[in-house]
Amino acid sequence: MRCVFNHHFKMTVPPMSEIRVRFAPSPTGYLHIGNARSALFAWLFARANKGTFILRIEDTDRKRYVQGAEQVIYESLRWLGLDWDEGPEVGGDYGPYVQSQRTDIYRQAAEALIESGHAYRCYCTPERLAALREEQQRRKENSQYDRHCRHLTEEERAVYEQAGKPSVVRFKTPLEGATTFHDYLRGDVTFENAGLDDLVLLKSDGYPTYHLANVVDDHRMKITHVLRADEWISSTPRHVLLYRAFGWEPPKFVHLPMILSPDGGKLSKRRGAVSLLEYRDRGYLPEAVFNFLALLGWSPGDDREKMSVEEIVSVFTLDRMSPKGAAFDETKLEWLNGQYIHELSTEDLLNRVAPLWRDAGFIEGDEMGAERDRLLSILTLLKERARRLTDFVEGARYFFEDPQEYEEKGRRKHWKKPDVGERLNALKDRLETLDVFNEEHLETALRGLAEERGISAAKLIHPARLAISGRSFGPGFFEMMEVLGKETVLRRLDRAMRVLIS
RNA sequence: GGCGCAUUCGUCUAGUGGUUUAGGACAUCGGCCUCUCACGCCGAAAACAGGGGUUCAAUUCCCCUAUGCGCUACCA
Repeated sequence: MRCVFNHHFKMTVPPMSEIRVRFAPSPTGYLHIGNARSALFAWLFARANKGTFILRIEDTDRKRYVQGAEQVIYESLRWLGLDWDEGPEVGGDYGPYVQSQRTDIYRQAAEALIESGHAYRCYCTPERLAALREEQQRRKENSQYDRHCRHLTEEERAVYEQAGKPSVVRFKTPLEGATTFHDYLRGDVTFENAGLDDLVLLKSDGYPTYHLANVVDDHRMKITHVLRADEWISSTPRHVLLYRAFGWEPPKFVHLPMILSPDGGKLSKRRGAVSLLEYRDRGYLPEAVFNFLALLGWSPGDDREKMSVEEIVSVFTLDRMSPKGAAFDETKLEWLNGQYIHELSTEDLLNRVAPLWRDAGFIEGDEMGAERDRLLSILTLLKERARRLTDFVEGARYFFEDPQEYEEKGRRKHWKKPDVGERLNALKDRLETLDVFNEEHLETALRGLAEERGISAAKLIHPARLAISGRSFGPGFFEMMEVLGKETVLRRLDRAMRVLIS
């Protein structure tokens, strides 16, 4: 479609924006909520600026690689609604977009740096490095590589090479001076070069480290803005140094604040950090999660809380991002999710709840016709008190099954008076006479009965609700009975009375 | 330990050198509605980390301290 458009209006089409941003996760497991939020902001920045959003898989750590993790990443992003313009499964002009398929590129880049005198081979064994670190820590010195191999003579180097000693490629970090970079949210950040290590660029297994791969790829993929979590701030001066060594212009850096656990600490598996898809499984809607995540660190500048994706895209700017880490408060997400559920059409809601009801054994196959109408009625009754899709499972159980037990609290409160059985029986007799079993007639009948007996309607409603649903709370009593139907209501009243006697 | 980043109600945040008795939302508490539970509505309580400066004036600018977080790997 874009081609057709360009063909006919070639001269009037505004030039494509230069903005290119990427999300570059590692396939080391599920996509957790913090990464998802970084992806979301990168995506928002791209979409808000008519730029290009690129997905790149950074699978250069073979030890931590988890089989199938890429698929989980794709599924997670798609669930949240973050589509990518270039990357795995969609292609693009700067591929491949999986780093393990680009090892030649990194190797050549590392070689070039050695050639130009910006990097060197290091033959130190992991054991030597570990011992060095230990010694430095014992002496309370800063642990840093001692640059042993940086000073090797040609002869020593030749000996190692001839012996086939494994090596890594290290960057020759300048020994003096300082490196400053501009962070979009924090301004200039400066690091003393002396505090930086001679970082490893190429590992002995031939794979690049993040530092090399990320710089090389961001340059080759023409990334204009690097949006990533602020845990990368201290690595950024090294990256800037690398760009300079290559003679490349660095991109703009935007370090996004991180998500904290509710108690303020780092989000970890133990403290509420769960995968994005787990939120899906716990009954959250993608639009609610999107909205919530966007408001964690960004605000529209006014009092809006519930905002659609389109709305957010239309007003999103980096300037309104906060540099401060934010605690993930699920209570508010739950509230927001409830807002979305309440506004969903019942039809839409049914499509989302049906799979859960199928799993629970409430329904089978695709429910159509009259049965579908009944399901929609049930949802109408439950909708406004639901906050998560999963609330529709236990909350709806008694619409599909007769209650097997009666809530203890309700029994104590509504069933303890000696005349309860008699009241229920009178109600049952009255309801039996109804030809039209709808909300209006039910209410008239019950209130009429209450008046005749000189008791409040509540004296009938509460015990009967417990008898019919097994619960002391729920939707309006009369509408609930209408949806349940005469036969079911009478049967359940009977059963409850038998339980009362025993 | 070193280096770096951050710091407004419990939480997410708005805000400006004087217009602020610092605004909104969630949560909390109280009330209304009501057949219960929710929803909704009304109301309450709740914050500029501390100390120095700069200034006629600082929550807003600077410095220090404290606290939190991050990095300090042949992990990303």
